[in-house]
Amino acid sequence: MQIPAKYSASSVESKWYNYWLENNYFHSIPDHREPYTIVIPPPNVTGVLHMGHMLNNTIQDVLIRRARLQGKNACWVPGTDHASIATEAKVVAKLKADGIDKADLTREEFLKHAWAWTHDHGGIILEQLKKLGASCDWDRTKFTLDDDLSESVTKVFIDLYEKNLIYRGYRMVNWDPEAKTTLSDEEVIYEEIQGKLYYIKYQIEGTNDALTIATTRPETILGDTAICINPNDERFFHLKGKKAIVPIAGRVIPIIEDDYVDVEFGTGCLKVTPAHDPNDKTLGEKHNLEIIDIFNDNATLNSFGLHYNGKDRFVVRKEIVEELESLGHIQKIEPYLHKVGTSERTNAVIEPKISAQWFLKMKDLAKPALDNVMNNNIQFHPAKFKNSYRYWMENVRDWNISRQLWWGHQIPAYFYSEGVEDFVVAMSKEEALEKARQKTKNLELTLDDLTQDPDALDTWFSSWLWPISVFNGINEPNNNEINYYYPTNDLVTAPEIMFFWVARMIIAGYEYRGELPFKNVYYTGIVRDKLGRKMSKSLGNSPDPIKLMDEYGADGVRVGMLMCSPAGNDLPFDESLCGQGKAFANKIWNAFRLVKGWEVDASIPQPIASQVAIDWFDAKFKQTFSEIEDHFSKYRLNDALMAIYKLIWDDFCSWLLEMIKPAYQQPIDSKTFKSVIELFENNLKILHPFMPFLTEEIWQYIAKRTPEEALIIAKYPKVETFNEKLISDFEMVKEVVSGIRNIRKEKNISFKDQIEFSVLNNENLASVYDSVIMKLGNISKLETVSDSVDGALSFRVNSNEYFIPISGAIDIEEEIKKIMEELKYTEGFLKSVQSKLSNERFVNNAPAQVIENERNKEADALAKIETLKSSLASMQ
RNA sequence: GGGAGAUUAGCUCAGUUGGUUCAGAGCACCUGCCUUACAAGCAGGGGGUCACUGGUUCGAGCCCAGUAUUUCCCA
Repeated sequence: MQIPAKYSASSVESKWYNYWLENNYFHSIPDHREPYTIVIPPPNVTGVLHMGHMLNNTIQDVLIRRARLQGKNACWVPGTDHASIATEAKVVAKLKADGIDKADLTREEFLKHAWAWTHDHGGIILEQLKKLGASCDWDRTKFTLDDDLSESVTKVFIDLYEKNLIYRGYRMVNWDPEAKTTLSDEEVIYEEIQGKLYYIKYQIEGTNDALTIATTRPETILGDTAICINPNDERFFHLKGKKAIVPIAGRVIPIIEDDYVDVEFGTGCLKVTPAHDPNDKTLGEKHNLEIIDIFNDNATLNSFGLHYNGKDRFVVRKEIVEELESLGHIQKIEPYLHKVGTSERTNAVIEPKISAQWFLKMKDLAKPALDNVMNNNIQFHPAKFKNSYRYWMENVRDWNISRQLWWGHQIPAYFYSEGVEDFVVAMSKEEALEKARQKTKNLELTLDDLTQDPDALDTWFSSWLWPISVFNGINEPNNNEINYYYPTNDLVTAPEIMFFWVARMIIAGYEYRGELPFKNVYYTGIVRDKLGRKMSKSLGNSPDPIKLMDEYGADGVRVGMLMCSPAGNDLPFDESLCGQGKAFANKIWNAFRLVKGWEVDASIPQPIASQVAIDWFDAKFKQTFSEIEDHFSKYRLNDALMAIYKLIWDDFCSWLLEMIKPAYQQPIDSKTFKSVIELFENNLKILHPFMPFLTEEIWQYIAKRTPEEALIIAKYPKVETFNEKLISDFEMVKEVVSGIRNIRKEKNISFKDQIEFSVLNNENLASVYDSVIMKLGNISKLETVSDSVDGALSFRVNSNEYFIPISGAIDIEEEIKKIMEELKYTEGFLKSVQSKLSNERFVNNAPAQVIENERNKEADALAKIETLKSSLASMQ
């Protein structure tokens, strides 16, 4: 078999992905094995892959591939989300570009366009994930608007309504006047804006006096229904029980008292506009104030705006100030820095608006979700996120689940009349008619009398069911799949959506399964550019993931992303990281070419050096593997990867292969060859989750494999005990070899020239290592001596001393200086150890193990000093 | 304004209940090598007052208090 000299990721990757698909390795069906389940955080159906997805899905793929290798029944459910606001906004924009106004379309016509858009752009992102190597069970791909998932959403809505947990309420909502929809608090971004504080005088009824209020929004005075003062504010005792006149409108409004008013702020008099400010609304409810809504849905003023009717709020702000000024109502205007809420989607300034909305009562639902995170039944990685989770859950507010949108699940509430409560909630219009007839006792009602609420549900109201609904666990709560796969194991997502999604999935899990939805939540970091900015399409600072994979290979990009991505920490992305991944792939490829190129000769015996090397690497592998498993248990994927990286690059390539490498064009013995292949295969197994393509490629090159023998379903190693003495001895061997290399370098002795070597073996290092030292040091003769060798260069490892005789003069002064330095350092070290040991309080207080260690250090230092002193003596 | 983090080498980060030679890793950098698997490489090397100030302790990168800088979340 010919092995290409260069590793070509692109052809290899598509080849093996297809092979895996053909052999159905990703597909899971319930069986006797332990399940291991991940549901994908569903990306926006019309979205395209960005770096955040790359990171997130690489992590999920690592976890699922490892579970598969461990022999678990691994199931990774993929799918997409309809993303109601984002998708509807895109469709509206597209229609606009085509000269169509959404307002001119019926709901049905609009939805036709939306579905067309979805079919054109939908699922691209899932295809892109395949390039990354994502081993999802594609047969299970779900979409939040699929029939069964939609049915689940409706059922849950009805169920919660019947449990009295969903109610219709009036609430101050964040109104986006551009998108003409409500936004959740989380979708509002507060920006600091340089505004103005207007001081406006209101005449006090029946007097010639005036009071002054301060406001940032003078246009809203037309909606004022009270003035509020602090009852303890002596300045305004004279206002108690009086009334004020709203400028321009001329309406008479009460002056109320409430200690909510901050005496320090503004003038101490507060204008109250219950329809347009959340705090004012609370005051209004408390004091039973009238509510005057002065705005239309697009934030122009309505008839309550009098002669400003039809004008935009910002235009009115300017004009009304002029009018007030001309009427002498303006006392002063000051610059004022304050925060203004803007829409995450449209950037429009949010207008607080009283609006009829659907709400879900959260307080009781949240309880088990809070408790089971705090007690670690559900583990957060990293755990620091528990703090903000707790804060949010303890102060949870009712969830506004309606959106003034068409794209999504239409609210299954049917109105039979105009009244606020004149509705029923049902699975279908027919069922609604039944219920409406029962409720109204009016048998004359017909389907035509029913109107379904036009609003759609918040997208999160479907995705909060995701871990259940993908297994049809709402519609058929006892089906085999939900019983087998649920609870899922790990959820990998961004901390940004901890409240939007994670918390709500946990709530739904306990409400509908009586159980947690997943056992672990791994919070990834945010992928940022070199300047620390979040990567985003609008900034254009994100590399194209597909191009990255073309350039570095999917394996290279996966490694690049994971190398420096500890859980919960942001990832300052740098393309060079992918280069490191690609270099690693090439390194392994070349190691394989070396091994595969050896000619095997069954007749030659195994050299001692090879046997020692194999035994050592075997121990080293087991040691590293147990460290890797520990990293995995803590979800420290970057540490696990780094451990594998060093194991393969340093231990396997730089040490093991150099030790067993036969002389040029010489064959290798069969025993060593067989062992090194086995060790190579073990490396591939533990690397496979990180670099699936390269490892499968080499695995299949090593031997002809049947589909049952593919690496993707190979048997993962198990943690075993290992020979620690062998590893620690070998550390000394490495130091000896390094010592030889150093002397060669210092003295310009070419590696090609063989040298002689002597050792004063105070440490009694076993002689089996001699052959290794001889091979790696290119030593012609290794001699054990009982005294220092004269006329030789020397170096020390622990209390052993090594000598290299060289022709020509040795600079004795130089050698003495070197030894003196080592002696000085070691004596200083000894002194610090001894001062600890002579400190009674240390000896009395420190644990036995620590004292034992200090005594060992003392003994080692004393032995080394002994060696150094005798060397000095022999030189002088 | 409230809350939670973070601050260790040029960069990105480890550093486990305070105790080994604990001040580390990878990358970057410097030096020497085109050694027949790999220059995407090999061998070697330099580099940090652990943000600052105090405290607790036999012992502090780690614990406590304050200060500075900074990130995120919430209002």
